[in-house]
Amino acid sequence: MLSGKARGRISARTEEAVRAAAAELGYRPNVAARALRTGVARSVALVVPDITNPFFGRVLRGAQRAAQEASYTVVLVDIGNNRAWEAASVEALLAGPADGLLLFEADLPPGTSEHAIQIEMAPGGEFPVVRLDVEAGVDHALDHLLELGHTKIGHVASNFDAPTFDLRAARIAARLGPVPTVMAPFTFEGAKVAAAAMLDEDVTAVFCDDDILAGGLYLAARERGVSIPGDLSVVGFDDLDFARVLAPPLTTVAVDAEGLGALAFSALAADLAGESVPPEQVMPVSLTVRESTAPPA
Amino acid sequence: MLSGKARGRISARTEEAVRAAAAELGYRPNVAARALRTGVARSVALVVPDITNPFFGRVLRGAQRAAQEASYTVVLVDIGNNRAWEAASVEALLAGPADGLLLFEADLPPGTSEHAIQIEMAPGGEFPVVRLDVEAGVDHALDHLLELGHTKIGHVASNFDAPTFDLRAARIAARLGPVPTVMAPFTFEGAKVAAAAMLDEDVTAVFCDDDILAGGLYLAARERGVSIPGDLSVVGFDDLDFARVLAPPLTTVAVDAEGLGALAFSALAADLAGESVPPEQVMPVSLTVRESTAPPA
DNA sequence: TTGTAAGCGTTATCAG
DNA sequence: CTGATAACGCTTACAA
Repeated sequence: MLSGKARGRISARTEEAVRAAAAELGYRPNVAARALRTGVARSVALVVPDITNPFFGRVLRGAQRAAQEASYTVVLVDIGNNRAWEAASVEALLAGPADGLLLFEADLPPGTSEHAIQIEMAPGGEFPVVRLDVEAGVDHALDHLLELGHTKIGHVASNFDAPTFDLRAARIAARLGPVPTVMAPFTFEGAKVAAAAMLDEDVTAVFCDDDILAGGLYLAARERGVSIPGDLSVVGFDDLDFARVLAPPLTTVAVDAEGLGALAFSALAADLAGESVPPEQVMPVSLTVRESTAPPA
Repeated sequence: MLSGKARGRISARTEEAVRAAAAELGYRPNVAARALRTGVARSVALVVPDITNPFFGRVLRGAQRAAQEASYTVVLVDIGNNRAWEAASVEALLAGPADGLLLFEADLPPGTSEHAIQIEMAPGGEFPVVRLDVEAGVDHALDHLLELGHTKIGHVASNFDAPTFDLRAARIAARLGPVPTVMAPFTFEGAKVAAAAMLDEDVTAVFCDDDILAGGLYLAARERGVSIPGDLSVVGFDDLDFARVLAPPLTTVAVDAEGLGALAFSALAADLAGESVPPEQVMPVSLTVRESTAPPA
C-alpha cells in the first residue's frame, strides 16, 4: 500500500492512519526486497572517464540532481582514463545494481541487452545518444578568431580517443583545411610539453580541444615568453571554473555540463519507463569571450 | 556454491565444471536477491558537499578505487553546498541501498544507528573520523611565511561552516593571535569580492583556507594592481590542479585527497566487517612551495 | 474494502 | 558430500 498503488481501494482515513503509524515506527521499505520482487532497483550507473576532471563533476551533479528528483540513486564508476578497466567495471554493473547505464565516452560489449544512454558519442549505435553541439562550438570559436583577422590557426587536440574530439578535428578541417596540430594529454604538465611544439608553428591563434589543454598552452607560452593574446590568441572548450582565473582570462566555448547530465538521466528514465527516446539529442553551446583573444599583431 | 563458501565440500573437478557452465550461460548472481537474503548490499554511499569542487572528485576517485577492489559499489550523494538538502538526501540512503555511509562534512540525524565514517570532521562524535592533518598544514604554511620574514599575515577564511575550517582558524589564532580575517564563499567570483577587502588591510601575506579562495584573491589583486608575490605573498590549501597554472603558480598545502577517500572506505569496510576501527585517523600533508610567496618588500 | 498466499533468486540449514 | 526446503521483505493477484 505504501507503494502508492492503492488508488481508491482504501479510504483516505485508513491510509492516513497507516502512514502516520509507519512514520511513527520509522518504517522503511526494504529496497532489496522490493528490487527482487519488482526487478527494478531504481538506480542508474554513470560511467565517466575521469571524475577528477571538473567537467565530469558537473555532469555528475546534473545527473544526480535529476535522479534524486525521480528518487533514483546514481552509482558512479570512474574509469580513470584507463580503457583497460572499462570492460571490467561495466561488467560489474551488469551484474545487477543498476537498472540502466549512463555511458560517458564508453562503449558496452556489443549485444549486451541493457538500457543505456551514451553521452558525447557518435549517434547511430545501439543506444540513444545525448551530446553537446560540438560543431557549433568550434564554429563559434573559429568565427570569433576569423573575425579578429586570424588566418593562421593551430589546433591543440586531445590525445584521448573519443568521438567528440574527432568531431572537433573534422569540423576544423572542413572549415580551414589542414592546420598545424599537436596531440596533448589531459593534464596541465603533459599538455604543456605537448603544446610547446605549437609555439614553433607559424600560427597567430590556437584552438584547444579543452580548457585543460589551453592551460597547458598557457604554461608553455609563459615559459617561452610568448604573450597571450599579444603574440598568440587562444580559445578553449568547456568553460571550466578555472578558465576565469587564468591570466589572461580564457576565451572558451561554454557548455552546460549539468544540463547534459540531467538530460542524459531523463533520457534513461524515459527509456526505462518504456517511452521512446530520440536517437540523438544535442545541447546548445555558446562562446564566452574573455581576454585571451585579440587581433593578430 | 558460487559464493565461495564451499571450502572442501565438493571436489575441485565439480567446482571447475560448474564454474565453466556458469560462465558459458552468462549466469550472474542476482544482487537484489543476495542483498535480501544476506542483508548486505555491498554498496556504500559517499556524501559530499559539492562534487563540482575538484577536491571532492579526487576523494571520490580514491573511495571508488578502494571500493572497486573490495567489489563494493559507491553511490554518490551531492549535497550541492545546500545544508537543507542534506537531511533529505541522507534520509533517502538510510532506506536501504547502502550498507554504510561515508560522510564528508555531513552529520547524521543523531541516534540513527548506521555504519558510518565521517571525513574531515571533529573526532569525539558517534562515528570514527578520518581527516587531514590540518594543523600541520597551517603550521607548514605559517612557518614558511614566518621564515620569509612576514609578520603581518591575513586570513581569507571559508564561510562554509565545517570543522576543518574552524581548525585552521584556531591554529592561526594559537600561533599568531588575532589576525585580519575575511570570510569568503567557495567560488572564484564570490571569493574575489570578499577577498578584495583583504587588500585594504595592513598585511604582507595571506593564508587562504582553500585554493579556490586563493584564486579569488588573485582576481582581486589583479584588478587592484597589487602584485603577487611582490606586494603580497599568498598561500593556499589543497593543491588543486589549477594551482599549478595560476600566475604566479600558487604555493599551497598539498593533501592526498585520493588517499583520504581510500582510507575512509577502508575504515568503513573494516567497520562493516566487524573489525574495530580507530576513532580518528589523520593523513599527513605537506607544503608545495611555488612562486606566490616571497620575502616582504 | 480487506485478507491471504504465492513467489521473486539467493543463502543457509538440515536430513539423507 | 549432496539434495531438498525454508526464509529474507516485498508486491500482486485473487479470494473472502
